[in-house]
Amino acid sequence: MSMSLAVRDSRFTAVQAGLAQAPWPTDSFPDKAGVVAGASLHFTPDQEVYAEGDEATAFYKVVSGVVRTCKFLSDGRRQIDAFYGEGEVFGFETGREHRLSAEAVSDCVVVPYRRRGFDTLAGRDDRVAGQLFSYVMRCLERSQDHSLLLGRRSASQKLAAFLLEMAARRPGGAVIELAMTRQDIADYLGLTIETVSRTLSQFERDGLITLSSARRVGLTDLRGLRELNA
Amino acid sequence: MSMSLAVRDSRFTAVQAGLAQAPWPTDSFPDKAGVVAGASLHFTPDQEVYAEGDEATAFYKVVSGVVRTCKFLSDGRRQIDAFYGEGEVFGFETGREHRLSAEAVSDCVVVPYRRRGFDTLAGRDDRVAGQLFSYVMRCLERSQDHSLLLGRRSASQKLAAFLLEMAARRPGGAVIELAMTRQDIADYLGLTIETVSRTLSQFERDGLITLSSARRVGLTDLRGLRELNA
DNA sequence: CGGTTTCTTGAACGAGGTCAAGTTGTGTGG
DNA sequence: CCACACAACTTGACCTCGTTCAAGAAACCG
Repeated sequence: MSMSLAVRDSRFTAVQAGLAQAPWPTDSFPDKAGVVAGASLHFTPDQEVYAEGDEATAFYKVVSGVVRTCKFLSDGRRQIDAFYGEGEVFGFETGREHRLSAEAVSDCVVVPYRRRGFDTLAGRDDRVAGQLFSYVMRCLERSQDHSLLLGRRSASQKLAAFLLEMAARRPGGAVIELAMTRQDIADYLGLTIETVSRTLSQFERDGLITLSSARRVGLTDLRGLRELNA
Repeated sequence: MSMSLAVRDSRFTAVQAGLAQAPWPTDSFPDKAGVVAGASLHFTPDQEVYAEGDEATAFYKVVSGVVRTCKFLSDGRRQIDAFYGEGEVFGFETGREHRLSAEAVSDCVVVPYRRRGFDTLAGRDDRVAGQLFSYVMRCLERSQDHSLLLGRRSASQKLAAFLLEMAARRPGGAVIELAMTRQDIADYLGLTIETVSRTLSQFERDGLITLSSARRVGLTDLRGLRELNA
């Protein structure tokens, strides 16, 4: 027990640092009730955290950088389900296997939490159950919003929503630094890389944004971007 | 630490009971452990169970019939998030309000389970936490699948997936009775009613399905339908 | 530097949307 | 039982938005 306390404490410090501006609770999971934190892991861009079909032995919290979860279609195309930034948690499964792949978008550090079954976990500690529940609900809300976005919106509506989503997560003001490529954005929004590029260029011509470089986007007219999705 | 956060976030773990048999038990929630089952409610087609923005005082289990959850866009169009059939649970929220509307597709009966305040952790049934968790995870998985479907698939792939999804839920064999209109299907798949109709007609011409009436679909060639999504 | 990857832009094409007309099905009242 | 009205569905013709194909510009890096 003293062993696990030591592990927990060192990990807590590491995680805490990366959680300073997370939009949700910043405490980590206690080292009990079916969750055991492993050492933090580092991944380089495009490196795989786990693949679709891998045994789901853990879920993960992002300490720094950005991770994407995605699925590959038989024709080689890719659909990105979600991006996870600092402080966010991904990789929950009820089944034995991961249903999606997870890959690093940028250089990033994640902490794995080995599971011993959610039933054990939920039954043993209120705080863990509540935390985990809240993370899953967050995922659910985002997934539902994503479905709505993909269903009935034009390319420019999708891109406006994407930019506003990214801006909301990094409350750094009106300039956002995109961690992902145009291809990532396209695969997230169900568009092609060309349409993403063209639409962003059009936004700049319309005075909605400023592209100081391909990845650095200034949101010049937040109101205008919001109005696109009415 | 953040006990209060955990308590706040675990409202729903406190608000459930008696879902003994995963994944979709048909027994009702016992009236204990923070859940109060109301009298079952009847709704006629297109009637509203709750609207987007309504206070989320309860979640619901479908006893019979089919319910849809959806969102309306400013231009009057509609995106359907999910269909819920017998034994399925919908309407969880972590926030104060419902983020989507819920409406009856067919004549249906649902049972509401009222949420209590934040102070009901006492008297909680541990065994039950995993059950609610499993319902929410089920919603999450379906929402993720829905996103993948909407993102990068053609009209015929969407419709093939839709038919197979409906068939999987009503294990009645190779003939399914659709509860929903073409408009519902279109709004679920992000297509127009005309494209849905045209595509189904084409499926019939190709010998994939048999349309004995508009709502009654025989899945003649399951293999062929599956191959559409490779 | 030169090679590679990422991003942008243009031109032509096509899947699905839009508009419009016609058909089927269903409930109602005579 | 039929006639009518109305909603749901189907089908056709045309058009648009986003894709595809192709080429070039810009950023990145050994």
